[in-house]
Amino acid sequence: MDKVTIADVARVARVSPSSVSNVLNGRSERMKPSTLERIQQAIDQLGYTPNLAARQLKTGHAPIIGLIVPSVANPFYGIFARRIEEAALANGYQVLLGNSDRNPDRERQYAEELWGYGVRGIIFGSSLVQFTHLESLIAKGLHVVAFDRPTQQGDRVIIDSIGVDNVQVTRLATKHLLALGHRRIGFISGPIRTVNRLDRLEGFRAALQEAGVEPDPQLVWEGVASNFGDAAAVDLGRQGAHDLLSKTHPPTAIIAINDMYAFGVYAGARDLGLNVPEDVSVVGVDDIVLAEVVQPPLTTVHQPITDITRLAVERLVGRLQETCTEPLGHQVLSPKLIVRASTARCLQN
Amino acid sequence: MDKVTIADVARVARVSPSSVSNVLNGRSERMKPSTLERIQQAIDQLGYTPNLAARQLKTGHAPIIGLIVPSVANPFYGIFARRIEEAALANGYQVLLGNSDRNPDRERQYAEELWGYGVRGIIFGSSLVQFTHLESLIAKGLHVVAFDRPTQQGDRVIIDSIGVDNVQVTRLATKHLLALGHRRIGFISGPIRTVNRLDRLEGFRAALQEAGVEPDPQLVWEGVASNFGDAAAVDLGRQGAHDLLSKTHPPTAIIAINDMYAFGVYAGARDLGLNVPEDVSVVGVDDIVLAEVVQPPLTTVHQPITDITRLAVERLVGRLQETCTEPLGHQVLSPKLIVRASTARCLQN
DNA sequence: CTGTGTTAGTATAACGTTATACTAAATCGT
DNA sequence: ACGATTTAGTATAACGTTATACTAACACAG
Repeated sequence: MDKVTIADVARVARVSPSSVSNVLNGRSERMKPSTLERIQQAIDQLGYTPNLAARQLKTGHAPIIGLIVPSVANPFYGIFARRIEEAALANGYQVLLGNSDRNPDRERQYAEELWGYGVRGIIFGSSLVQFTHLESLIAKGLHVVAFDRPTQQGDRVIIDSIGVDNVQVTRLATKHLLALGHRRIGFISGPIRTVNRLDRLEGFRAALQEAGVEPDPQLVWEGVASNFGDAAAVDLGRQGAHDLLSKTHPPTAIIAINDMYAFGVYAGARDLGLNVPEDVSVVGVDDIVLAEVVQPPLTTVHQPITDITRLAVERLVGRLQETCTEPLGHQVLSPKLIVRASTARCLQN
Repeated sequence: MDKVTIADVARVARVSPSSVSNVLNGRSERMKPSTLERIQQAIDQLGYTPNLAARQLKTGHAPIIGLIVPSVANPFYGIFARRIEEAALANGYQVLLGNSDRNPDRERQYAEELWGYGVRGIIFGSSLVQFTHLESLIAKGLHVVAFDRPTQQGDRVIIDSIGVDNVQVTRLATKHLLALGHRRIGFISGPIRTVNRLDRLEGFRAALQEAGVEPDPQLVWEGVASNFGDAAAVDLGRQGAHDLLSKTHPPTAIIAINDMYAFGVYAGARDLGLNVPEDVSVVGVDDIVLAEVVQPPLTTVHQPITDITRLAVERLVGRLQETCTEPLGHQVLSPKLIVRASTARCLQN
């Protein structure tokens, strides 16, 4: 009742294991239809499923893409993972998922584990500034596609990457707020250790300076979290809002590093008896499904997640099958500001 | 630059592959410390990582737990998956995740694929009423732990299961609304094809009848979805709210099958110019992180997700390692009503 | 100096699959 | 009727690991 092997199938179908293997791998053109049918029947009758470990050992690779995200408990990465899986399936690959909490050690550990399973391609859902922890694996032949990680100064290895222009993301958000008359704008984020967060902070500052507003370092709030990407996002946003909005000169608008933080800012403002957007405008980033549903509907910067995930998988599969000849590098997409009801004209001047 | 095998390590350390294997598997008691050290050094020097496929082929099993959920894009399953992974890691297992959209064919397909990888235990995050599609795999020796699936009438196979008492879940919600004076209570759900949804509907009806209120079938709204568990949840909740609340005799309160649906109900009510809870009370199920953060904070029935996932993994690991001697069956936990601000006394009598 | 025991390993045979190179039988052109 | 070609498969040797059973070398008691 335990394991049915290719040899069992061969015996029942009265052929050699080779023939069964040929059928399994679609090399059945030069085979009598009757034989093919016998083999098919034997497979069904015995309920045979190939041992993938053996197959993989023999062929040297697994039709699996690794996916490492900070935490699938964050709805953004939930939908991200879902779309990656869809695209992978469409290309004949399965997805093996790991949560890293943005911890380089866990990333490396996972990557090595995946490598051991014959996985030769990994997609990273969040990209630390440093990736020296992956260099040795890349040198061995691991293919990597990162989300949001254009080449950085000092990189010794170049990798494929896809994402929106994150400087542009916050530039859009900031300009929108400036146009509404806001001058004191807060910026709330978790630990700024990833390239996209760095870029978003930069875009925020750049847009202010271009408008002749000197950025106030007091208004940039960087949370410290032990467990990133999780429920923590909402809590951090809330905490940041408490801190920023109870200052003597509080900001009149807040840009949150992503929508979950923005929801936290909503809660934090409410805790202080402030209304969004009358007392404080809020902008998020990502445009997750709930952004449109919360009250007030959230003004946010949309990421074309379906395009990003599709391109990421296609690029990775192209590398794995050596059909992609593009040089390694970053593909950039455009973010889009979605104005809803969480931002309003600044009244307190 | 490609593959380093155990033989390479053995050569460098001037021992046999067997000895290296012994070290890898912790059987190094009877080995000279100097030899052990040589082997360790060779491993580090060559950057050797064992080929898990080969190991698995040899040992016959993989230290992997399969996890099949409807869709990790649903925040509830996101956090569910995260907690399962944590518990699995603590027990020395990795998690391989698949999204099934509650489609039996995809469930079976995934389960077979996992079986092929040597996975001998799978956790199901959602449990269809029928599970004949898994019987043959269970007969082969697959261990299954289901979330929310006590044995049903007509089951030919008994499986392990863990979850809250779902009849109780909606009973709590309904009693709460009845106590607030509501008599016309709506029930909004997606396709009722899982045991927990069936149970929740039953609890709802039972509580009404116990209170002497005849359930009105018109107030039970069952959505049809092509892509479950996804963004669809919010949309369905919204659509259900539109339908129910624009009736000539609309309900004064609505129970949503889960929190995402409840958020959709918020949006649907707002679309019609109605306020929660003044015009309509709303209760959800799950108590996801956002339930506390949305406006108004959602009254919902809490599921002890961390306990559930921990118990599920422990039970599965117990089966896999044959250390668990409990008979197969259902472990039941208690749901808890969390009253927040989305429910209020019924004014329209 | 024999026999027993211990130490520190090693040889061997799988695990289930697949790609390559082979072959036996049938068909075909002339 | 003969060699050449095609058809329909098959034998074989890995892939990298591990568990079992083995052994060589040495120590030591009597």
